[in-house]
Parts: sequence; C-alpha cells; structure tokens
Amino acid sequence: MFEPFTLKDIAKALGLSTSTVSRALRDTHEISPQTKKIVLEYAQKINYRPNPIALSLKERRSKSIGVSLSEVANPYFSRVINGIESIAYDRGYHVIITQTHESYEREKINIEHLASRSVDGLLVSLSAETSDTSYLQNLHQRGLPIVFFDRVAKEIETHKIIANNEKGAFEATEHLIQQGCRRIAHLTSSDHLSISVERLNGYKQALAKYQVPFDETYVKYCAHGGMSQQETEIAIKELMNLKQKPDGIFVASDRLSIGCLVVFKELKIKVPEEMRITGFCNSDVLDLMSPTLTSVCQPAFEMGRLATDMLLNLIESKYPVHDFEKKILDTSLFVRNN
Amino acid sequence: MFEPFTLKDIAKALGLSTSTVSRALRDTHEISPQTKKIVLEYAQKINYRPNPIALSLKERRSKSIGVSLSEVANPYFSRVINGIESIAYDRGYHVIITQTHESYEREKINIEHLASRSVDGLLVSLSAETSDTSYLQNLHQRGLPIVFFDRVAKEIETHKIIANNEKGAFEATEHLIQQGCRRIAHLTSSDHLSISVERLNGYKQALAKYQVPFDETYVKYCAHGGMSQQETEIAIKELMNLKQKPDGIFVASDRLSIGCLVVFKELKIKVPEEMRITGFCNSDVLDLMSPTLTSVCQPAFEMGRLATDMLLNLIESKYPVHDFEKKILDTSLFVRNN
DNA sequence: TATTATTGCGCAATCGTTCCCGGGACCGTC
DNA sequence: GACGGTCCCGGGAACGATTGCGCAATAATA
Repeated sequence: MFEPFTLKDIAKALGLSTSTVSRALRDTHEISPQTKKIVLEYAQKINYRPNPIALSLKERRSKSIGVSLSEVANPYFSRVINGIESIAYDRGYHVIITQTHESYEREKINIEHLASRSVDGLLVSLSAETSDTSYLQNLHQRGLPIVFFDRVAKEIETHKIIANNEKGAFEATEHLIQQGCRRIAHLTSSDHLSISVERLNGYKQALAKYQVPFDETYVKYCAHGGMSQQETEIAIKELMNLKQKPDGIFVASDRLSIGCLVVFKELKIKVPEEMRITGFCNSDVLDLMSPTLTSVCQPAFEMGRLATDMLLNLIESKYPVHDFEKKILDTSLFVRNN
Repeated sequence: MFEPFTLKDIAKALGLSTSTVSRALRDTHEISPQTKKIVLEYAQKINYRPNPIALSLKERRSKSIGVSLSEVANPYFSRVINGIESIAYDRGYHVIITQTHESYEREKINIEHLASRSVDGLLVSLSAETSDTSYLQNLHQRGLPIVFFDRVAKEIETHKIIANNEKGAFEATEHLIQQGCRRIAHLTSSDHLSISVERLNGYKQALAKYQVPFDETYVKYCAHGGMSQQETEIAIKELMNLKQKPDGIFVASDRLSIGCLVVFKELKIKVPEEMRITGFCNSDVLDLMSPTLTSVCQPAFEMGRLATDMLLNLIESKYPVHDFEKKILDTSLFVRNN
C-alpha cells in the first residue's frame, strides 16, 4: 500500500549503487559533484526520506524518548509535555506519551512496552498507586537512561527534577494561618508519592512555625489522586464529621482541589466564608473558578524542558554517567481573593 | 549500554540456529517439542523480547498510529486521546501524539515526520490555521490510511467522524433565544475549519427559525482558535463597540469560552445578567466556573474510539478501501443556571 | 614510460527478525 | 539394500540504510 522510496529505488533509477546514493545524500567527499547533484535532485523530486526504522536498526537507537505520566488532561502535565516537546524536537527526538491514569498496572505495562519499543530513554513521573519500582530499577540497571520529574523514586539513582514542594506547601499553609485559620486540614494524594511526603513536610513546618499543633486526623490521603470523585468525597466528609471541623484545607493537587470544590458545593458549605482552601494548581481556568483559590504555581513548562535536556544529555553521553543531580525548581504562591 | 537479548544470543547459548529459535518461539509445527521447551524456557529466563524495530523493518509496518491535534491541554482532545488509546492498546498499536498548537507549519512538519516514521495510519483533526491540505492528500494518495475526526478536510475522501455540530449550535443558539436574547453574536474559530462552518450553519438556522435577523457583524472569527488571548479580546471588544451591543453570545469552543469570560471579567460586564453566553465544552471544571455556562457537550471519548476503530480497520484491510463513511455523533445541550 | 597517489564508485557485511529452501537422520516398504 | 516420506533443523536471503574495504580509472610524479 504505502511504499516509500528507498535508496535502492534511487540507485536503480539512476544506474548507481545504493552505497553511492547513500554517500551522495550524506554529502561525502568521495562522491563527485556531478553525481551528487544528480542524486540530490532526484531525491528531492521524489521526496525521498530515509527509512527511520532501518536507521534505528542499524544505529541501535530510535531517536525517540518515552514519557510516562498520570494523564495529559491534567493541565500541569500538559504544560510539562509542551516543555518536553520544545526540547526534544529541537534535538531531533520523538516523544511518545503514555498515561497511567494513576494505575500501577498501566504504568508497568506502558513503560515496559516503551522499553521494548527501543525508546532511547524515559521521562517518568510515577503514578499515585506505584510503590514498587523494581521493574524500573531493572531497566535502569540494564542501562536505560531515565530521568524522573515531579514524582520521583528515591530508591533509583538518576537525575531527578522536582518543584520545591516543601516551600510551596509551607507558603500555602502559612497563607491559611495568616488568614486566621487554626484547624487546617491537608488533603493529598497517595502517601508513598514523593510529592506527598514533601508537601506534608512543608505543611507541618508551617504549622510548627506558628505553633499550630499537628493533628494526624486532619491529613487525608487519596490513593488514586482524586481520579474517582468518590474518594475525594469520602475524605472531605470524614473531615467534616470530626468534632473539631477544619476551618481551612491545604489541598495538594489540582484535581483534588476541583473535586473538593464540587463536594463543598454539594454540601452547601461556602468557600471561603466557611472554609478556606489553598491548593497546588496549574489550570488557566482557575482564575475563572468560583471561588478562586490561592494556590502554589509550579514551573511546569520549565520542568519539562530541564528534564528533557538532562535525559538527552544522558542518552548522548559517550561514557556511563554515575554523577546524578537533583534539581529543585522554585514555586510561587499566587494569592487570590480569599 | 542497553543491549537487549537477540535470537542470536539464544541460538548461541543453546547451540541452535537463529531460524530454529525463531520458529520455536513462534510455535511452528516443524520444531520438536523438546527443542521448543528448551528454547522457551531459556527465552523466559533471560526475558527475551523480539526487537520491534527489526520486526517493523521486516513486516514493513510499525504497529503504531500517529495522531495530530491542536493541543492535549484541551480537555476535549484529552478525552479523545483516552478514547483512541483504549482501542489502540487493545489491538496492539502504539499511539504517537503530536500537537499543532493551531499552527499549520507545525502540523505539516509533525505529520510528515509521522509518515516518515512509518506510522501505519493517521488520526487527524486539522489545526485552525490549516487551509491547504495538499500534503495530506499526497500521503493519502500514496496509500497512507487517514481518518479525520472533529475538524475534517472536505477535499480528502476518507473516513470522517464528527459531532453533530449543526444541531449542537442550533440548540445552543435556540437556548439563548429562549432566554430572551435577540442580538446574538457568534464567536468562533478560524473560518475555514469544518466545525466553524457547521456551527455557523446551526446558529443561522436557529436565528431563522425564530425570525431573528442574521447580522454578519455579529460573527467574529479567531484565526488561532483563541490560542492568544489577545485575539479573543479584540473580537469581544469589537462586539462591545457596536452600536447595537449583543445581549448574548454563542461561543464555538471551550478555549474561546474561557477567554471570553476573562475579557468580560476585565470589562466588568456581568455574565449572565448583562451578557448571556453558551458554548461548546468538555471541561470537567466547567461546573465550577463562575458563571457556569450552558453548553453543548460532545462525545469526545466515543469519537476517539470510533475513529481509531475505523483507522485500524483501514490499516488491516487486505484490499484497498474506496467506500468511506462519515459518522456524525450526537451532541447534547447541558443547561446550567443561566 | 613506469610507478604511485588520488578520485570515484561498487561489493558486501551489518543491525534482528522471518521464511523459503534444502538437506541430513530416521523409519518403513519393496 | 535402495528408495520415498516424515520430521527437524540450518543456511541464507530479505527488509533499508551505513560503511570499511577493494578496485578500477585517471592524474601526478619519478
């Protein structure tokens, strides 16, 4: 059906050998200018493109990188993707995106699929469900370059790039305190996610600074990162059934914030009058939401760019790299009218 | 660095030929059960995976499909992607997603890149800028299976799958009329986009039905589909500078609706008191927006599934297909409190 | 004129896999 | 004992591209 032209086609048409054609196209010095001209013009005419699959086989690399993240619909991740693409395309790499939808099973399948598809490297942000990363360690030990972003695996030694979640969480919590909240709950994702740990730390630190006692029952985890609204609903209702209801919530993610607002709307609890909320966000629609939320903004695009740059450097490095770095990008608190 | 095992490795280790190993793994009848057992066990042990690149070269197909759409951050498209993946993975295909960001140039580069990467087929929703589809026609004529979804090219004969934009637009406009609006503007994307034409038609039909005169100056096009907020702002301000200001706007897309709301917020024009808006939407955050918008919902996930199914059937068809269909999926009007 | 560089190009191997073909080993039959 | 037929298995070409090597023909030099 769809049969692109090959070197052989050109060679046959011009009465040359494939090697000559190949060399002519690559502009080697050992081909005469006339021959080059003839070949180039003909190749131009039929719009010849070298078969990248044959090239991959020969060069043993595919010039493509795999990305695993929870879901592209998340504005944070779609910005990261834009950052990734901006670098990858410039350096001649393809980007293959896979979504885990916060499922460990999907993540494993996707990533092993990517590896067997001979991607040259991997950009990974772990799913909320993932606690066992042995399959990733396996790939990594066998030499597949991997760079983690956002949600990293502490047990795997490679480049990592994260936002300053601690500082962000600290500021968000501090903001609630400064607004007068004293019973501040924390709604977050799965407890084994690196970002959850970091944000919890920031939250605790802010409480400590203002001598607000830390209360374990005020921290609610959503193992699926709010993928099911039910999960969020249960967590919020548990919080609201406490004797000492919280008067503020620091929510650790975009998706959870939205779910949260939906629940409060159902419960007819007014935000921010009866309940103050701050979150981590990246939505451009957030300004339009009612109520608007004060939130921590992450440099998503920049994270994508940096992670990709690091990965491609790993891939293209001539010698095995053992010196890995962990970059922490600053967040900024976006104070809105509550 | 990362060197997976090959048939040759197995063959050498077991003292067999590669052909025997290959056949044993594919369970051919002409290999003895013992040999098969030995080979299979060894392959299992070293976790052998056939090199998909070598396979692609041999089979001359990559078991992957390319997708071109404006941007994954758009909730409509991210739902479509989920639909696409749900089918593709089941049938053993990879999905490579590219974003045009509504740019013709990017679209052309991406798609030609995909084609040269030997994708087996293409799922395309045109960018807002695209008016010349000759490069697509080229690929299509050379036998590359293509299925259009959402924004289709009328000049290319292949499967197409769209939402019932006319009906949707009709209902959205009718809703405005029923709410009492009489000077209804229409804010839409690029004028050569199929969806724009279809939605404009629906808009006109609704006006006609209720004997509201159609006024050309009430229709504003945004060539970049609202990718730049400036574009939206200019359009809205032009509308608001008319002697007869509109009292309602039917907005043709998600992104434009959001941009629209931002502008009205700036202009301190109250929605829906001073200006009623209905839109096309797919955001799950839309329920939380203030004001909430009555909007037309498209079956995005289903469109992705259907389009992919059709594409894979094209790809796997033994004979050239000349009988193409155009599927139109129903939309539904989601009436919210305005 | 004879020998050596230089130029310009083709042959063939390679990447990992599949598959056509061919060829031994073994059995049964005449 | 010779021959035909299975049964198993290996050799080698092919997919499309790159590249080291070799080899003509020409040019330069002794």
